[in-house]
Amino acid sequence: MISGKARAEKATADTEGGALILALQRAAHSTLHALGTRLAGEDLTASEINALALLADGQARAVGELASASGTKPTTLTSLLDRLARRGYLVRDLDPADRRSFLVSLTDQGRPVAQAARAAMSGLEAERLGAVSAAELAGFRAVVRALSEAAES
Amino acid sequence: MISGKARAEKATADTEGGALILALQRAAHSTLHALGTRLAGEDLTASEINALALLADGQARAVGELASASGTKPTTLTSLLDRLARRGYLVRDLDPADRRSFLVSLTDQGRPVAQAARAAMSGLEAERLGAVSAAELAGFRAVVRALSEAAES
DNA sequence: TATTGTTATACTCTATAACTATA
DNA sequence: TATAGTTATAGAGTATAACAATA
Repeated sequence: MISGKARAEKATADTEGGALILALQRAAHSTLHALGTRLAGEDLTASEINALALLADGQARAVGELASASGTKPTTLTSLLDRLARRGYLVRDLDPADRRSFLVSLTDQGRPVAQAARAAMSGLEAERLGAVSAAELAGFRAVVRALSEAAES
Repeated sequence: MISGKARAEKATADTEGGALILALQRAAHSTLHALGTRLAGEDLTASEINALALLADGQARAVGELASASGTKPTTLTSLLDRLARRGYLVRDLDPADRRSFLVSLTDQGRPVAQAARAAMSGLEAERLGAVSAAELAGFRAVVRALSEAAES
């Protein structure tokens, strides 16, 4: 015999299949928009904020690494990196270990901007997630990790 | 005295502030890409899939409702809705209750496509979240809800 | 006056295909 | 041959401002 609770959960799953992904998209849009607002003075697009925040730890990364870390393709990053390089925020150096590859790293000028981007993310998390428990955060990380599985193909 | 565990957690928080939002963006990109692959036969963009999946429940929605549900602006939806309307997937009818407003609804032709989009989301969730517990899913929902808070202005 | 949605405009994002240089 | 990244190209996403119609 199925309990009332189990039935309710099943009905929810049937009716709201796909709702998790829709909610994910909504949250992604909302956070991107809020970050743009917080960093309005820096004149950065959402993708630029994302790229800079990834580089904010000071570690140099190949274009391809940045692409997979941000969920885009190298071709997408070319013009974005051009723009940030033109503004003096980062440089591309040939990787001595593989001279087909460019290592992207922040300049002294770009470092504070990248850290501001990262700080805006931290701040937004702190502001919006104050009432969320550690267990819920752990669940979020588990789901996000599972959803980010390498695409089939 | 601070335990080793507490220190490790604090160090993680300091170093990885912003990591939740970066992970969110990565997951959003990954799921969007996977949905595009699953629906390759339908020739739909990510935003079109998102809009159709929202409409898949058969309920008509105003353009503004669709915009806020998908995290965009009405101006963004105009050309997208034009495209889907031209393909015969949806129609815009004047809202009799407020004649400034258009109600968007699926056509008989669009309904199966929208349901395919929604089914692709459900299928992707089922495939990638099989090993995730109900408690983790609940945590994910809580965090996503908190991150989607209405932007400040 | 305020609001809904479109139009006009201008950039950015995104991917595919072709190309260069290197492995 | 295969891979890293760029260039060229084309279409889609995004927002702001101006506008029409309605509230």
